[in-house]
This record gives sequence, C-alpha cells and structure tokens, in this order.
Amino acid sequence: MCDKLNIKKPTLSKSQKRKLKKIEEEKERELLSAKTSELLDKYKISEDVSLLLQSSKAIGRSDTKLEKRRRPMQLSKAGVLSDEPVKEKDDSDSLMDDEPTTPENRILTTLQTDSDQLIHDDELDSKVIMSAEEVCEEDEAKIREEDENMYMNLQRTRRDDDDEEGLQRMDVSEDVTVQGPAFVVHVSRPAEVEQTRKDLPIIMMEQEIMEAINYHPTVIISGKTGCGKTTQVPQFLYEAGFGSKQFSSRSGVIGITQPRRVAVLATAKRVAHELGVRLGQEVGFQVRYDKKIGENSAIKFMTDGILLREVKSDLLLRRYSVIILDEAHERSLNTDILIGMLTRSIKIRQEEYMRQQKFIQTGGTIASEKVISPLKLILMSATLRVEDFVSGQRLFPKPPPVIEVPTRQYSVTIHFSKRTDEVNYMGEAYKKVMSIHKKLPQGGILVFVTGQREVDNLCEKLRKSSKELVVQAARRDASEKKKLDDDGSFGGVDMKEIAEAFDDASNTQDYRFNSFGEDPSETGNVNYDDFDEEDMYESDEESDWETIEDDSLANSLVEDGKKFDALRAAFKALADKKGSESTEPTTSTEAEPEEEKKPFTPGKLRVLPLYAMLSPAAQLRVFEEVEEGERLVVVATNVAETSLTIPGIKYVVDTGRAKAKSFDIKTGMETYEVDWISQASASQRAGRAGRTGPGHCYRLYSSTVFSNTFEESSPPEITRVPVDGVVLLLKSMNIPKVENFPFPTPPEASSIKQAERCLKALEALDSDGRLTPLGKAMSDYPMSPRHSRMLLTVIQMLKEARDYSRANLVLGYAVASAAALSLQNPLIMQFEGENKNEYEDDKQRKKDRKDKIKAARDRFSNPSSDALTVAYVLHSFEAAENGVGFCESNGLHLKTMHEMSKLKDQLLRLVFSCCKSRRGEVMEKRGIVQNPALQQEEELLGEAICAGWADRVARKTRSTEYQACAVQEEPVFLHRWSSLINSAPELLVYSELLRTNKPYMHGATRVKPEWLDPKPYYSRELDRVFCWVVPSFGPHLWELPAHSEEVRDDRYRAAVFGCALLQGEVLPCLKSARALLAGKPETLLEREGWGLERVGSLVTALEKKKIDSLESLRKRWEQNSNLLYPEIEAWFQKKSRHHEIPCDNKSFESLHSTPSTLV
DNA sequence: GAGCACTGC
Repeated sequence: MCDKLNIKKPTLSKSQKRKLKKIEEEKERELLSAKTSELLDKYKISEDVSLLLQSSKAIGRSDTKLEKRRRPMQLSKAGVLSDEPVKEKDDSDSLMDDEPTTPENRILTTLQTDSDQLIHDDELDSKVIMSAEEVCEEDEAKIREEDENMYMNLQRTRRDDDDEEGLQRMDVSEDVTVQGPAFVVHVSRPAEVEQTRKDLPIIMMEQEIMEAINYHPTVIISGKTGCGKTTQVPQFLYEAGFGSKQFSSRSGVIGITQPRRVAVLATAKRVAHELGVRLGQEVGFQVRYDKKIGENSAIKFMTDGILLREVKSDLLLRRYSVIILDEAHERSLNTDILIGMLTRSIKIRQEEYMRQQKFIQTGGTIASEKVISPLKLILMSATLRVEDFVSGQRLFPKPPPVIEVPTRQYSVTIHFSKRTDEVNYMGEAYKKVMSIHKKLPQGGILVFVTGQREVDNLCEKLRKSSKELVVQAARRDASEKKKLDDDGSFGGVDMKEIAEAFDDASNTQDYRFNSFGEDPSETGNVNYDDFDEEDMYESDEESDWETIEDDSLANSLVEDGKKFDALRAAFKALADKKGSESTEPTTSTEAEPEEEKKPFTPGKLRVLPLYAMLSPAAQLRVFEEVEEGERLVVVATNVAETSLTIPGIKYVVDTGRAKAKSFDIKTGMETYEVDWISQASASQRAGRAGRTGPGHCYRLYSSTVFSNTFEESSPPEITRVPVDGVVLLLKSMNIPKVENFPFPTPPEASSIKQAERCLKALEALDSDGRLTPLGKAMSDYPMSPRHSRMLLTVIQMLKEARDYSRANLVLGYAVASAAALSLQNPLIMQFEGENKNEYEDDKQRKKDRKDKIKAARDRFSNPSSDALTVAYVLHSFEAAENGVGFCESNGLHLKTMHEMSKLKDQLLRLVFSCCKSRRGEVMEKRGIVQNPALQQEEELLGEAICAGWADRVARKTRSTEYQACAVQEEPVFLHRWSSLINSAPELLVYSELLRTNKPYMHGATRVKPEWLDPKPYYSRELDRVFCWVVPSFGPHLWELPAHSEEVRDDRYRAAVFGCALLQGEVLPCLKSARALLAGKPETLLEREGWGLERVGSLVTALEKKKIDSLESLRKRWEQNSNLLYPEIEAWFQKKSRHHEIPCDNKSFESLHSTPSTLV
C-alpha cells in the first residue's frame, strides 16, 4: 500500500504527474475509507480504548510524557492487563491533572520548522489520507494485533456487563460503540481550499491541538493574526466528531465567539466555504440582529455578547460540547466575564458527568436528552501573554496547556525614532510619510493617528503635497535637460506647506490637548521654525533611526542595550533566512529600503481616511486596487489595529498614541485622552506591515520611551469602565458576591461599590444588595440597567393606566428613547468624503450644511428632552421613503440611524412579548409621526427617564450653568446642541457628562421636582407610614444619604395610608380587586387631588378616625364593621359595585386571623 | 458658540 503511493513516474510532465497522483490518491482514499468502515464495524469499542487508538495512530512518533503516563491507566480501565504499574486516579483528576506546571512545560508545542512542514505538506491532502498513510507504516500490523487483542478483551468484559445489567445498558453502550475509532467526520472541501489550507502552519498541528483538547478541559491556543486558528480549529473539532449527533459525548454544538459582529460573519462564511457547505446548514452564526443557523448546525459563530446571554439562561451551556473564545487577548468586557463564567460551567458539567457515570455504573438510566458530557473550553489569543488566564488558581485549578501556533508572517523591520517629539507627532507623521514616498519602493503606507480630526487634517495635507509633487515632477521632466539643481523644495514638497503642517494653528491646538499637555515652550522640542530644509533631509537619515529586525524581539532587545549588536546580527541572519524561505523572490520588494538609495520618481498618492464613524462605502475604498504608479496611504485610527486589515500595506507609520475614553468613577465624568499605546498594541500595529510581504514599521518614538513608558499591554476593559451592567448580570445569575467572581482581572473594589450604589438608586438591588424583582426584570433586557429601568417604568405606568388608548404610541416613544440614549447622537453630522481642496466651494457648502443641520434640529427638537428629540427623529427616519436621503438632507449619521432602528425593533419585540395583551396591535410607523406625544405623555416618558438616571440630576444655577449632584467641585453645562438649550429648565437629568472644553451634559431631560421626591410609603413590617428625608449640610447644601422617618402631618399620613390601602398593600384582598378601581390610588398623595370627591372623603375619614395603620384599622373595624365602607366603595367602578365589594369586615376577619397572609 | 477612540446584548 505504501509502495503504491511512492511510485515514481519519471517520464511524465509535472502536471501529468500531479493529475496521476491525484487519481491514485483518490483511489487510495476510496479503498481506505471502505476498509476503515469495515474495520469500524468490526471493532466496536469504548471511548477509553479509542483514545488509546488515537495515540497509537501516530506511529513513528514516540509517546508524549502524557501518553506514557496515561496509557497504563487507560489499559487497566479498559480491562486490559498491563505490565506497567498503574497509578490509580480519580477520573475527574485525570482530566484536570496534567504536566507539571512550569511555564516551559505548559508550552506543549513550539514553533515547527519549515523543513518539517515541507515533508508533511506533500502527505497532507486530507485527514483521511493522512491516517491512511500512517496505517501503512511498518509497525502497523504488530500494533493492530495488539489492539485487536485489546478489543477482544474489551468485548468480553462488555458482554459480561451486559448480561448482568440487562437492557438498561444498551443505550449507553450503543453510543459508545459509535464513538469508537471513527472519530472522523468526513469532509469534502473544494480543491482550491485544500490547496490553501496546506500552506497554513496550523494544519500540521492538528494532532497536537486535538490531543491537548482531548486530555484537558481547557486549552489555550496562541497564534498571531493570519495563522488560521480561527478558521481551522473549529474544523479540527468538527472532523473529530464534535457537533456530530453520532457521538453522544460530543454531540453538542461547537461554539466560537468573536468580539465583533463583522468578524462573526466573515469567519462563519469562510468556514462554511472551506467545509464545502452552505452557511446556515452545518455552519451557522448569530449576532444581535442577524442569525443564520439551523437545527443541524454543528458549528456556531457568534459575538461574545450572544453567548453571554445564553449562559444567563443556561449556565451549563448544555447545547455545546466545546466553546472557543477567540481574541481573548483583547480582554473585552464580555470575553472576560465569559472566561469567569465558563470556568464554573466546566466544573459543574464535569461533576454532573461524573455523577451520571456513577449512576449508570450502578445500574441507573438517564434519558438520552438529559445525558451530560464534559464541556471543553478553548481560549485563543494573539499574544503569549496569558498570565492572567493561567496564573493563580482563581480561574483554573491547574494551568491549562498553551499551544503556540507559528504564523507565516513576513518579517517586519522596526525603526525607532532616536528622539521622541512629545507634542508634534502629527508633523513627524507627515514628514515620515512623505519621505517614505520619496525614497522607498512601492507599497502601501498605513499611518496610525488618534482621532477623526487628525485623520482628516493629515489626509488633506498629504493630498495637497501629492498634487504638488506630481506638478513638480512634470516640471522637472520637462526641464530635465537644463539640469536644474535642486530647487529648494523637498522632492517637490513645498517647504511652506510642511511648515504649515506643523504650525497650523488649529493643529497645534489639538495636539496640545493631549496628555503631554505641558507648555510646548517648556518641553524644548517644539520649535516649529526649526524645520528648515536641512533638517528635513537629515531627519530621515539612518542616524535618526534605530532599526530592529523583528518586532517580536524588540522587547528583549531594548531591555538589554549591551547585547543589542550581537543579538541584532543573530536575528538579522534569522530574519534573512526566514525571508528567503517564505517570500516570493520579487527583488524589487525584497531589497532593504536602506540600500535603496537610487533616485526614483514618486507617483501620486492615493490618500484615504479610515475611522469607525466613516460610512461603510468610504471605508471600503481602502480595499480597492490602486492604479498603476499610485501609492496607497491610509490614515487611520485604532480601527485599523483590530477591526480592519488593509491589504497591500508595506509601511506602517506609528505615532504611538491612541485616544481613549477615561472615566472618573466618583463623578461619572468622561473625557477623551490621548495617551501612549501599549507594547502589545505597537506590535499589533507593526504586524499590519507584514501581511503581504516583508515590511517596515516606523515608530515616531524612541526605543527608550517604548520600553520605559509603554505598558506591556493595554489594561482590560473591565478595569476601565463602569460595571453596573456587569454587577446586575452576575447578580441575576445568582452570584451575590460579585467581588468573589473569578474575573481574569477583577475590577476595582470601588468600581463594584459604585455600581451597587447605582443599582440601588435604580431599585434593582435592595438595601442589602440583593436582586429585587425589578432588577431581575431589568437584567432580561439587552441594555444597560439605566435604559431597561426606564423602559420598565413606562411599562409599569401604562399598566396602571389601564386601557389607555395611546399606550402603543407611548411604548413606541419609550423604546425609541431607550434606543436613542443607548447610541451616539445621530444629529452630530460628519463632514466626510468632501473635496476639501476646493476652498471657496467648501466654505459655502459647509455653511449650507450647517444651516441644513440647524434647521433639521429645530424641526425635530423637543424642548423637554434630548431623548425625545432623537426618538422623534427616529420615527421620522423610519417613516421616510428614502432613509439615505432623509439622513442626507437632515444631516444625520446614517449608520447610527440604522443601528438605532434595529435596536428599537428588537426592544419593541421584547416589550410586546412581555406584555402579551398588547401584542397584535401592530404599531403603524406613519401613525406615530402624525401623532407626536401629548404633553402628559411626554411627562410620563420624562418621569421614566428620570427613574433611570435618578442619580444624575442637575439644578440650574444660572443661564446654562448647572450644579450636578454627583459633581461637587465645579459647575456643569448644558451643551449648545441640546434641545433644552433655550428652555434651560430648573432641574434636569443627563445621561452623559463629557468634559471637552468644559464639562458638558449630554442627553438631557427636563425633570419636575415631584418626580425626584421619593414617594412616602407604608411599611408592612412596621405597620407604619414613612417618608424620605434628605438632610443637607454645609454652605453648598451637600445632600447626605436619604433616610426615612415617620410622616408627621396627620392628614398626609392618613392619605399615604389610604393610598397603600387602595393599592392592596395593607389588605391583600384589595390587591386582587385593584383592576376594578375607578381611579389611581396615587392621587391621594397629591395635595391637589384632595379636592376630588372620593379622594377627599377617604382622606378625611381616615384622618378623623385616626386610622394610619392596620392595627388602628382593625380596632375601628371591630367597633364598627361598616366603617369606611362608603368611602372605599366610591373608589370602585360603578358597574362593579353591584357585586359584593371584595373587602368587607367579614372577609377582613377571615383574612387576618392568620397573620402570615399579611406579609 | 462647538467636536467623540473602539466595541457589544
């Protein structure tokens, strides 16, 4: 069999050979698969034994330490005698307990050399072929014999068992038989896919990876972008029977999470394609608003948020057999929580599995749908920095193995700037791009800057320079024979322009806004007049740059300067070797740029901006082919670091900065700050230059700054953001002590405390920090707790106002407001994609656009609330015939509007599914536009918004200046763009406090004083009426924590008790009769309401008889059983009055003879 | 008179 495969056919041409080989292989494949299935039928064995078979499959490879240790144990378990001593071990232990825990051992596999790969590549056409070839190894027969003996033994023991235990065992053993050696699901990939797959280093590691997964509950796989881990590992699992209904212990779905929606879609499509199946069949996906997944899907791609929701409803994730958390190094909030949750899921599943196995062994039966198998967890990361996951015992009792996958990444040469310009990095970036363009061979340039405005400014400057460069070149060509000396411009770049780029007033102002915001004159480095011609040239001489060959080594190199030269030489040799092996020898791109000194004519620049807020169409332009002779320059924010990979980039210019939102935990004030990125980020940015060939990364900072100032990696999200949502989610999953949750990196204790304070203010937690029913309901909505609180308040209010005809409309507004407050304000228009070179034209257009936006804002503006304004915008957008045109003409951000619309629809569905009575009354979108909310409806919505932001109240001090209760030190301001700017109400709540020039409030809503007063209440425990008191202190009238005390005013006390009585808080029998009430009991609490007949008479009756507690009511009723009868009856609808009033003295007696019914 | 990196249920 082996010989056949190796037969040489020397007389044939290459393609003929290839064809012939293919045919042969096909034949072999058929033959072998027939043989295999024959064997499979013959030997039906247990899982334990199959594991043995798996390891022995790899003939020619010596056993790993792990296998050596495990084998005797498995043999003895399978009932096979073994000479080797058997270490007796609990099964659960054996799953967790593995190699010693030194870091070296944790790396099961390291880089595989390329030569290894060459050999294997030829053999590796498909998994089936591979195993077939292995089977034909010399020792095969011998081992087969041994195995056969083993199976015979096993069959014997099994039969004995069956005899003893009868039919009950049948189900289980049947399952086990299919699990036998056939741990292979046959896959037919398109030929083209097989071809490209072969080149992925990870393909060679399938066995190592699967082995690690088989033996460990958790495995970490690390490999840089492009190593194929995201697409291949799910396929390995699939081929090994995970997700297949045939293997009961692996029948659960393979779940893979991604932090971003686009990545979910892209990878799902890719894997479906590679497996040769249709998306939605074997391979499915789910993101927030989109889902394509079938009953038979074995592989499910999803965002981490989706899985988190699923964990919430089933902690054990019974639907899954494996969970892969991809991009774990990004340390996104959701991924971090999932890691913590899943460590628990694994543990419980394992315990449950053991319990079931024991039960089955003692003769019990378990319905097949209840059978539980262990859950596997795979963390995938682009960096080897996984200490947070493996260190300590918080997460995993035993550190999981780490498998490192090599990447076919081209070498990237790192150039550090020798000096670091603390302020004018934009000028440096401009200079570097122009000098690359002038001196270095073709290849795209990617520049990392911090924000949208920087992107736009730099784009503009570069475009202008490019234009002039072309003009210059043309002129030079024309006058070439005149042999003109250099005319004083740098490669055709006007020096004035360059100076302008540095000195531009608007620019410098921006850059000083960053975190190194000292006075530029003090830092010394910022003399803008410095840039004379000579400096321009010199600044880019080699002497100004420190060059390192491989980014991954940059770290160690800069740490030890002395060894630098020797190391550098060594690594250069390494890099050269790597380069020659892995790249196509295109000499023009292979040559070192430094050696490339010959003059060459720079062509046009194709300058493109890239940031997240850019329209998708504009973003896609970076993927377009560049014209002949053009050079692509992409000026990007952080999007290009993680979310988007641009093809054809050879040079990266890294400013080393990024803008990030920071958050003051005490005041809730947010700011955007420019700060240094982390070393990991820098390495990620550099890697973008090596995707299509060897590249270069120019860092506009020194290696000293890099190693001394840069953090090793960016802090995980959970340490940077408010965690109220996290705390609510965990509490809703029965984790009362959030601080004990096994976070990979726990949030600050103060952060958790603040979150609990917030949730208490929202009444999601009681004073002891326990989840309230309201909190439970809030956690079911896919929003931040504030938004869900607001929505639930509206629903509650509408329920109280029964049969309110416009309830749907109000709900529509509530949902739209929630959606509006959840996203960015769409009224902030982007001036994107406009031709900024046409100056006069541009100015006029800008003005036109501004006027248009202003008019639109006025049209939609609701003077009482920004949220309602945006809600109205949303309804109008949805009603518009042409959404795109609507956004265009009203200056709205299209992407935000689409997102908001989808969010609103999702919320509406959720709300309707909760309030079933209202389902079916489908809301007419057009109807809403024609029916703006009425005054009282606006107030209802305002009150609900107030409930969600009750701790973010501000009171006017003068004009648009406010004092916020969370900010003691300084005033806050109403933003000009707020729709409240003209009305500037006395009191308001804001959803966001952002410091730019001043602390500005965003998302403001007017508040009526009475909405803030905590309502007085009746305490059943104490049988007394209380009201809230907020003491104030000191000259600033600081509010101290609210506390409650008994209501002193007799009449008011009687009214509060009366309200509680009608609400059924006092007598449960009245609670059930509440639907029959003719009016709202809350009217009793408003003094204006006391003028009403039924309100006044009840309050008076209660006050007169001194009834303010159940105790006093009972006493009075004992004296006169008809007391209060008419006053209460007046509260019931007339049609219901001929029925017996549900609560008379008799029922009172019967109800209250047993005190337990009271509480 | 003024601006806001990037994600997600």
